[in-house]
This record gives sequence, structure tokens and C-alpha cells, in this order.
Amino acid sequence: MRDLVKAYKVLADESRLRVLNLLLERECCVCEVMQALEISQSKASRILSALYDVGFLKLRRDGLWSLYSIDWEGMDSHLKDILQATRRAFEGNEQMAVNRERLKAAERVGPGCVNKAGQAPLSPKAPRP
Amino acid sequence: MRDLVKAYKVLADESRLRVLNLLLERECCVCEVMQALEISQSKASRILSALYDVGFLKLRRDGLWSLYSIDWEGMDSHLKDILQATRRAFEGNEQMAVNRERLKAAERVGPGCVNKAGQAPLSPKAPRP
DNA sequence: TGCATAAATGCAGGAATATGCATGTATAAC
DNA sequence: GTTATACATGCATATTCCTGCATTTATGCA
Repeated sequence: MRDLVKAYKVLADESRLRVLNLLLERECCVCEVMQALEISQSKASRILSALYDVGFLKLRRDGLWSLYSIDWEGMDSHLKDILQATRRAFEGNEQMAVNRERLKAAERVGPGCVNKAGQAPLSPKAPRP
Repeated sequence: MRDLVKAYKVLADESRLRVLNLLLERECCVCEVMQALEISQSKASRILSALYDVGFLKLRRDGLWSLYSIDWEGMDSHLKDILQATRRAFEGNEQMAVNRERLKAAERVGPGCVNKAGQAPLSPKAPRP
């Protein structure tokens, strides 16, 4: 029951729902999230680790990047249930669709993305280091 | 989206989940909830109106009683989704099963239930006034 | 070894939340 | 009317939560 409460606590925040919405689209690093949603780096990082702690996400490292994604395989079945209901709620939502589109446009970003969030990245499609 | 956040906020509390668990069993008045869960009257009342405000419950009056129940018909479809997922999460939980049993044992209580919460009611099956 | 970059985290201020106590309101019986 | 009962709510307090700022940590590269 504690776990259920913790899960709902994490979902009870608009910023965290927006992040979840992006991850339901695809794997993201912290800097992609902060750019797509125009939030600070520390906020993006905290949100991702909160979602991770509850069990919604898994983490993969690639160089300097922390790549978070939905952990469908490892997730508790009740959490999966709830996440799927949440996803359905996102589907009809205009704002959420806009955010997902913005993520697609961003793609993986190049160096300097952390310090330049909010500005257009210098080279939108720079390859990873 | 605001509505979804509000719904999750309401669900992000163990006491409120316990109340919801009782209501998934059957319609309840405030004093039944406070007895079955051994919580104060003001707490029971506030929890029920919080669940009501979000749209999970409907309210029916019968004399002095306020009878709350799950509003399956009037509920938004996404809320219904989430509530059903929540119910499934309750099913395997020992504590929740105990609470539901305690509610069955209590049945509708007689006069004085508000002031005597925690004690056994004087006449467990007294008719309503 | 030193520098640059991505992410994580300690801290603090402010906002939101939960809850007990006391009181107010509405209804019913007399 | 008066009284009793069930419920709702205002207030005060304690606690939790969110967030920005600054700093630290970890990794990769020259």
C-alpha cells in the first residue's frame, strides 16, 4: 500500500506527468527533458529520479548521458496498470501532444545543451560524442 | 490535465485510499467510515468530501445521514480507468481486506455512533431514525 | 593531469497539505 | 420552541513538498 501511495504522490504533479508523457514517446536524457519542457536542469533531474525511485523508469548510461526510459518489463503490474491509464488520459490532451511533438523536433542534442536550455541548440542534430 | 493531477493528489494518501476501499465495497455514511477505520469524524468527513470533489463519489441524503458511494455513472472515463486500476491494487492487499471485513461486521449503526467511535456500538443493528 | 560537460544533490525559502479541536449547520423528534 | 444527532468547516499548527541556486560528482577527451 505504501508503494501505491508513493506512486500516486509522484503522479500528483503536472511537471512530472509532462515528463512521463515524453518518456512514453521514447527514451530521453535529462537535457532533452529540460529543453522540451523548458524547465531547469535540477528540476528535470529530480523529476526523473523521482519517477525512477517509484519504479516507472529504468536508467541506462551512455558516456555523460543518463538515459531514462519506461521500465515496462521490470515494473510492478499494478504500476503498469496505472501508467497505462495515465497514458490513455494523455492521449486526448492537446498540451501533451504538443510536448511530444517538441521532443521529436529536438532529437538528441549536441554539446552545451545544459547551459543553453531555452535557446535553440547550436546544431540541432549534432552527433553524440 | 489539472483534473488528472487533482485526482492523483487525492489518491496519494493512505487514509483516503482506505476510505475508497470501503466505498468500493458499498455505500457508506460518515460515521461508518470513521468507525471502520478508527479515524476522527472531521477526518472522515474531509476525506469523503475530497473524494467527492474530484468526482469519484456521489452523495445521497437520508435524514441525518450523508451517504457516499462510488459514482460509476457520472465519473469521467479516465477517472474510472484509474479507479479500476486502484481497485485491482487493493485486491491482493491484506490490510484492505481486513478493513472491508470490518465494514461488513459494522453494518448500519445506531444513534450515538459519532460520539462513541472506537467503542462497540450499543446496538449494532439499530434501525435508522 | 587538467578541463569541459551532463547529471546529481545540499540547502533554504515559500507554498501546499494534513489534522485536531472547537464550533457551526441542518435535520428530526419531542 | 428545545434538544439530540450527523455532518461540515474555520482556525492554528506541524509537516511535507516544490523549486531555484550553488556546488559536487562522474565521465570523457586533450
